[in-house]
Amino acid sequence: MSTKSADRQPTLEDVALVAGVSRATASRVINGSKKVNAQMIRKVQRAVKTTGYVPNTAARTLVNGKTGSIALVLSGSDGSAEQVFGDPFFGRVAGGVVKHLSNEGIHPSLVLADSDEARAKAIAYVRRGGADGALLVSTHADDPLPGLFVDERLPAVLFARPGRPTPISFVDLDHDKGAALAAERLVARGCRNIATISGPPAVLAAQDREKGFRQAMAQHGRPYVPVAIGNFTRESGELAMAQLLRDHPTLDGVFVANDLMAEGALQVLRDHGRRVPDDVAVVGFDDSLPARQAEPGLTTIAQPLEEMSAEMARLLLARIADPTIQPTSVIFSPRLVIRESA
Amino acid sequence: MSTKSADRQPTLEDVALVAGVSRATASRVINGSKKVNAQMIRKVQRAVKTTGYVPNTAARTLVNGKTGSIALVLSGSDGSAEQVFGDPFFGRVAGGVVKHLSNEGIHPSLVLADSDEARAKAIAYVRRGGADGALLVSTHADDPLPGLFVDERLPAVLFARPGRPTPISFVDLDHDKGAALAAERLVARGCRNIATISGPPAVLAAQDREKGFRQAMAQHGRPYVPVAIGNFTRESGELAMAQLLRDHPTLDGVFVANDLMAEGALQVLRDHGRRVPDDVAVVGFDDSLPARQAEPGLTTIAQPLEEMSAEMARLLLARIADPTIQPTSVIFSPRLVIRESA
DNA sequence: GTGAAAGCGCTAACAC
DNA sequence: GTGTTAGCGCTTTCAC
Repeated sequence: MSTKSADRQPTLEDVALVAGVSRATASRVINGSKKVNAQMIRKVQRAVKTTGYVPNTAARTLVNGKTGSIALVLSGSDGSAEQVFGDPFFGRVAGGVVKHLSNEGIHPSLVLADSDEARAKAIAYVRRGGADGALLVSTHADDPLPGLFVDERLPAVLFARPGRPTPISFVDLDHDKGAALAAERLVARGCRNIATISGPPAVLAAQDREKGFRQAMAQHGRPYVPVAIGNFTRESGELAMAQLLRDHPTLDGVFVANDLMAEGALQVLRDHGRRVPDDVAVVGFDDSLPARQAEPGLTTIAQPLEEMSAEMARLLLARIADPTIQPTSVIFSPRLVIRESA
Repeated sequence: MSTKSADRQPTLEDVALVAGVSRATASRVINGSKKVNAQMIRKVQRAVKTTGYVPNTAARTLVNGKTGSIALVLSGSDGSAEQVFGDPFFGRVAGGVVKHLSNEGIHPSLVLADSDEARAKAIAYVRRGGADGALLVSTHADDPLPGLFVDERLPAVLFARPGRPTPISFVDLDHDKGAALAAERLVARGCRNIATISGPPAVLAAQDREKGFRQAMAQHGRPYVPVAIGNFTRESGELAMAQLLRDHPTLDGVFVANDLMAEGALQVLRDHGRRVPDDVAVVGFDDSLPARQAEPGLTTIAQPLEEMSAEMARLLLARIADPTIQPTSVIFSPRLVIRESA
């Protein structure tokens, strides 16, 4: 199919030779400089085609100091690396990022930072020119990674606000509002005894959702909201639901802080013979793919994860292009998705 | 925290200066050359520490022609890029690859190749030095990408055997054996009327599973196996199961070519009042995470995806290190995982 | 064992 | 407009 003469990749020198111009002119044409004679442009373009020339990234990077690539850093607390992609939340975020950057011709490199050592290596990776900057997806409030990037003055943008006040850009969801949406739905349904299954306290989003839910409930004259704590896994949702059912048998509505736990809750309710939503109404959070197919369909709070991911990428690209711009944050609004469960 | 003097990254020159040696010696120490005086080693190491030196990847790449990074190319047929990570199969493969390579200090870049244009760009990406080689995860038998990589003499390894005979390394599962395992289970349970829900004909794995299932059934004296065709999504599994139930009401056992479809099948069976496994036994394929939590627990054929991914990475690394080695294939064995559904 | 110097392929002044 | 040239930071002969 392809008929390369030499075995090495053609260089700019080869192109210039074939086109009968200087390397500089060839370079100008290839980089779309305005100030080139139309005829030479054609000559060079033809030469590029015949030689099959592709500019060498390393050489470019070396001279202009930009790699043109970015890192997608997944910073988990434990070593649960494999499951990251199994998690529908990470899956959607990663997918959104990859999709958006593909359009820009950028292929993010995946970096797992699930230990102090891995975090140090992630920093070194960017420093040595592995990427111009990083997209940080970490949920733990005490994750030291954002601080490390700021300390090193490396461009980075977070998904979810940082645990400590840190001069860094981020995108986030208005979790309070999402929780309020859930509260209103449950109250409007006529639920009298409403509880919540919360996420791990170390995760800011979980804190926000629980706090927001309590506030909204208080505004509806319900100052007391029983809570069971899970860790965002399906199993923990089962456990929490079982506990709630034991401690509060008259329960008739529950807000679960993510869909995975909600699935577990749904199953426990079914096992205990409670009909959903007639006996107990359930509202989840995320609008994850599996949740859409749950039985019964899960009423939930949707986050525009793909949009958020795209915006995160945009913020980083802007920061890389102009290192002087100030940190900004973009907060997205959640949306109530009504299905059968509430 | 960090107290960098200049704002630019320290270079080898800086290290050499601080250590009081030449660049060459500093380079030798940093690259672990044997032939260096122990004392200079110490001096250089100290200088590295005080300067906070990190070798520049682009410069290294430029001189030795290796980027030290690899591409993970996901080659879908349609433009369904975002869902890639939502799919538990891709999720596990991607996770396995990332996990394995992280240990080697390599962070794969994710490349979506879901159109002819995207495929051409993927090739160009590797050619320009974006990566030393590619891990190709594509399931469609007619995917042109493997051929393109071979034509360009770019190192690549496939997940799943190529559709056309192609001189390229790959890892794969013994799908025949997996299907036979399923057949035996169903027969051993005493099922009399056994059907199968197959995957898309364009996917080799789907072909293999159906063919293998028929063969195994024939060996058990069951030459006739009704089939309904799905496309590996949950919805298509529902449709296929409904059709099977309509056309073969006496059905009492079904082999479903992947877990996602099996989930859909399970739900349709429940909706139709068929008890699983008493009325209809179901065997899936994949042992995906969601399937493990299905209700009832899904009996399925497990693939060691993480091991397969790791082996795929190993093969590529070996090929990059020595371009002369011949293509090899590594076939993994599936395993029957018994839960409640069969 | 150690240093000097030549490039790897490219871009960007700088002259013309 | 176009060509010449000096590096970008590193590894690696090649002398010493």
